[in-house]
Amino acid sequence: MVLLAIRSNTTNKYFMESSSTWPDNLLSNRIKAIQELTQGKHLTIKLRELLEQPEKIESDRKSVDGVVAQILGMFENTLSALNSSSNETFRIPTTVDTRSPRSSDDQKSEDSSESVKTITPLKTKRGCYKRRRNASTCTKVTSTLIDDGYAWRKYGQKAILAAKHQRNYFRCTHRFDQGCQATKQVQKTDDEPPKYKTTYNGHHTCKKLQKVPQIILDSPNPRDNSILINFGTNTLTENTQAGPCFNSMITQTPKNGLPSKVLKHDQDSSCDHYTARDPIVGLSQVPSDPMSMMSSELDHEDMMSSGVFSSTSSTNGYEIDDMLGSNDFGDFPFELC
DNA sequence: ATGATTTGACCGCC
DNA sequence: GGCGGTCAAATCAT
Repeated sequence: MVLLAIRSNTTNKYFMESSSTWPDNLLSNRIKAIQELTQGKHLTIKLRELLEQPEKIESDRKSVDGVVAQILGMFENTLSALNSSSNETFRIPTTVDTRSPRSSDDQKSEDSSESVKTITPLKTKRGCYKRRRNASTCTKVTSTLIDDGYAWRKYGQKAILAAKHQRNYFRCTHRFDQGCQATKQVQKTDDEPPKYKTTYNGHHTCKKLQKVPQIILDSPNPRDNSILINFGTNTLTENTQAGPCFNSMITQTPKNGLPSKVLKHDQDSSCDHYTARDPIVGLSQVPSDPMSMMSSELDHEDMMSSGVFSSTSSTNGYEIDDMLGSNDFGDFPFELC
């Protein structure tokens, strides 16, 4: 709690100091931050209620851990929203960024490189970025490609030394228009049969943009007993392995198939950002062979079936299996990534 | 014309 | 210095 209080004060300090001078184009992020902080307040109250019942803490440890995880997620979302400004003047340091200040050697290195290259000062230097360290990550390994419901845009592909297949890099499509900092990496493993390791970095701060993923778990006959997962509800079924990142509901389709047209969801019209070429198109657009979606070795690895999940965080780690059975957080959607 | 993908270059971290 | 993550110009697709 002390840590939470410190982090809360830190966040509010930056928030208060910055808000009075924010330009108009930051208003949406400011509102987003306020929403996150409000949710964080509610969660903190809930946590306090839990802590006031010591006997419940032990018996319902999952709930406590879950609330703590969500509170931390709120802080991260808030900081992401506040940091999403493209104007460095308003950039706010985050508590999760533990990089030490630039050393003299680093500065010298950068200066020396700039002395060689001609870089326009008004334009950010190519490749100049701050690598996010210690940000929350969530890794899952799936046997097939997945559709996680978010709009991803591929920004890189690289051969990894220890891997036979190239790693693909995706960022949220709304990185620039909404400042969503979520990224993911998809790595095809060397296993036989190959699996797909997807690592999510950061939290989505884009709101109401989740496309409702429609997932068919592997079935020998696509017309027979296809299992759909609808991420558009807050319902979790006991047997779902769909993963922690989504609010899931598994439904069995009729024997006659045609699953994607059967599903209903609460998706709003804001999902029109999905295009036919988007890596995470709805299942109805997905070829029967997921691999055929790839334009190169591994391009569109967003289909998902049952998988193994693990998550890490700079401040909190938890097991998926534990979380799946305890979705008791009131009005707040269940979310790990 | 617009937006997504590809791919070589660049930079931070170990 | 090498590896991995990101950038951004070129290219492709719609």
